[in-house]
Amino acid sequence: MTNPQGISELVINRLPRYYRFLGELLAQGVQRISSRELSEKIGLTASQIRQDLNCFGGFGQQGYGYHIAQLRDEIGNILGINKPNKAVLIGAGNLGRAIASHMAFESKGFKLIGIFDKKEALKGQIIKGLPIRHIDDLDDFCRENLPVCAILCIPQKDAYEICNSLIHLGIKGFWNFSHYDLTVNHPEIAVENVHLGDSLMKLSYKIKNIND
Amino acid sequence: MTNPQGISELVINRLPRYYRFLGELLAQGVQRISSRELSEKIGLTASQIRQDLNCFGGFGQQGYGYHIAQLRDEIGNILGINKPNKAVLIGAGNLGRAIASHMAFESKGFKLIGIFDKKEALKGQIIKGLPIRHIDDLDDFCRENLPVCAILCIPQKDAYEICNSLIHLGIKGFWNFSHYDLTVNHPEIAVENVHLGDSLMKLSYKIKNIND
DNA sequence: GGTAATATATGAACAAATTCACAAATTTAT
DNA sequence: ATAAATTTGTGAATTTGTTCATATATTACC
Repeated sequence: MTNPQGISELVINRLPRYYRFLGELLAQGVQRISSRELSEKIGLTASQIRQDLNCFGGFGQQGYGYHIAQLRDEIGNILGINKPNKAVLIGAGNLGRAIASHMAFESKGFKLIGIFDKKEALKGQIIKGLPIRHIDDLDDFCRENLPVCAILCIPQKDAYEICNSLIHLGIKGFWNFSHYDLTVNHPEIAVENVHLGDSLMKLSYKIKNIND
Repeated sequence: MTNPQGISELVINRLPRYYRFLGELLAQGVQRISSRELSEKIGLTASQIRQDLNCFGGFGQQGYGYHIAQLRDEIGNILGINKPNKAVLIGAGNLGRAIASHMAFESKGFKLIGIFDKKEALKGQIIKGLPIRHIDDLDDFCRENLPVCAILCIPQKDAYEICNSLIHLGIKGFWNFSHYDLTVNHPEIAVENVHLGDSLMKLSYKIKNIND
């Protein structure tokens, strides 16, 4: 059962965490786990874990708990990370290059197929086996290779325009590291804004209010 | 009034977003804004914006709205990004180097004062004016310079140990890019887990369920 | 094979977050 | 100066999310 209809975003946020912890357990050779045990490891209540998983179907078994490998597979299916989405990365600056080389795209439902930048000087440089291409080649490349996802590591000022052309080229999902808030303008497209700056400011708040 | 006591995390999450949008408006020369206007730009309800801000005090004026520069300052104070926290970055791999060079730490309440890695080969390389130091020099450096924040761009397997030593060296806040879940183990320390992999999996889910 | 222990699934109770609605204050227009 | 139009701040209503409690199923053990 993998039929999500009106699942709360808060539940979705927790799914990758479950997936990660189950992967670790599996790597340790653990085969089964109860919601109570998992709750201790993961720092949530057992009740919430059961409630979350039940949004998608009854994956557990009374008296036994959850079969880890199977549950992890189910969550992987729900997240849709089994068949990879073809992705292009736009902006091969510091951050773009780091994302390209650092991320394990394959294990998270994506396959990076092209890297683009507007700087002529970067053209041809190889990252993770892919040559940096000039941004002018993006249109042709997309028409030929049909990526569904774009990773935006570009300045805010360029984001709106590039995002628009990408939508016309059939891009359905954006992983957005630019400081531009895509969600606001294109609700019909899947967007995941990262906003590292916001995260850093939240840390500042937490440090400041450490004794509350 | 900047006295946060039992403020919900959801409110805190929105503060940087307010701060960002107010900064943009200010840059455009706008001086005042109503919660209704802001709500349209930012994609939240006006009511929620008023409710959020009122957690910290009445910054608006009936009939007028909010004075942008003043409100932004107030939020900056609440977030504590005015006096910078000294920070060290651990792990000068692809991601660490990108974070060091890419992030505008100063405008977000931090000052990067040291970069460390365990690889001898990287030692001495300059990033953003700072030399990469060997991880063995971390103890001395901390005792001398008293950083309060550490940015972890290291593999999961090293995170637990380094995190522990850093806590003993007086580190109060962690900006964690490793795949290790710090929150689970040290609730008394301020932690902001980034988990880019989780974000990518969420995007996968959103792409898969684009028509719901 | 039967009994005790375990653990899920699920509906109900509770808690938290968001939205609504309006009085009070201020601005703007005349 | 007065009236009309804005717009906040705030308590109440509503919605959403989390936790509790238990019937039901399964396993483990004697």
